[in-house]
Amino acid sequence: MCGRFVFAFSKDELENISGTKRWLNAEKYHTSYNVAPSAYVPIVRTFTPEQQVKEQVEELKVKEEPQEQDEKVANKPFDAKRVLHVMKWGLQPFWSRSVSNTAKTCVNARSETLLEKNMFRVPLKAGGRGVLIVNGFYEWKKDAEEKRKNPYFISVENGPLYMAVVYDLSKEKSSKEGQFTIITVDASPCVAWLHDRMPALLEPNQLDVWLDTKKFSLEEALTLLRPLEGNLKVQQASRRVNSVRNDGAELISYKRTREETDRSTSQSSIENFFSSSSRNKCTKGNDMKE
DNA sequence: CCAGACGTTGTT
DNA sequence: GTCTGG
DNA sequence: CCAGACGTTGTT
DNA sequence: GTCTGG
Repeated sequence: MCGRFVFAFSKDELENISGTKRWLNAEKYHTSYNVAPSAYVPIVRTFTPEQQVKEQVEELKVKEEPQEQDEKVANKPFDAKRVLHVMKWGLQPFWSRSVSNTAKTCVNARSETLLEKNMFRVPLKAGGRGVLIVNGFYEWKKDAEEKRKNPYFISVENGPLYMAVVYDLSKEKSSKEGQFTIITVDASPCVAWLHDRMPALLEPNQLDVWLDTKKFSLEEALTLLRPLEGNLKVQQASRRVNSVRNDGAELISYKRTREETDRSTSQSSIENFFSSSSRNKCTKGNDMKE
């Protein structure tokens, strides 16, 4: 599953990765090494013609920017119709806006049931396919005594992770705020020992199919939602991640205590697991010492 | 027809 | 809004 | 996802 | 136990 992640890209970095310099709701942009549900983060999405009408005011703002933008965007593999739209993590049912909420907001959506569930199918049919670009995400596993929840940070060695999301703008009407939920799939072998589910991660060359809702059908796009086949790096993270009040780059790495460092001459059960079952497919993060 | 639910995760 | 159950 | 709160009355 | 807030 995915209930916490790291988003630490500067606006420049994100613009380079996503291939657009167009923003919506940019004033809510912020970075965090401990992003929790209900936080605002940028989602890459495509303008649909209807949305363009709605968002004309924003369009004008964009055009005031230097022209070199158009040139740069044109050089990217994808078109200039993308936008970095800062939205709230957590999808409220589109039918109950400020009514007595029986249905709760959802931070995850199972890929297998996207079409069965109204809550996700309706926004998807409206073209609500987006991508969340992150540095990595966290998963928790209870320790042997089932007492503590230990966090792990999952990432790839070079480059960001691209999570497939469903977004919904129906609540916003004239406003520019949206909401999104992260799609989940079965866990890749690399992380299956941690959790049975994880976010649906896209390869860079799949982004265009997922994002271009005009060119590529929903049916076609859904075939992309499979466990990632590439290498994922898993490293133990600081338990300070558990509290959403904590933030900082140091959260993604675990610092051993002196006793643990001394004891580490004998392999831990996790290291045993890595050396036996998942061997060459996974990357083990180096634990940092004090 | 109307009434009522509508989600995922993890844990038991 | 839309589907399910009765 | 985890952490932390979880209530009403009456008084200031 | 369950809901809310972050």
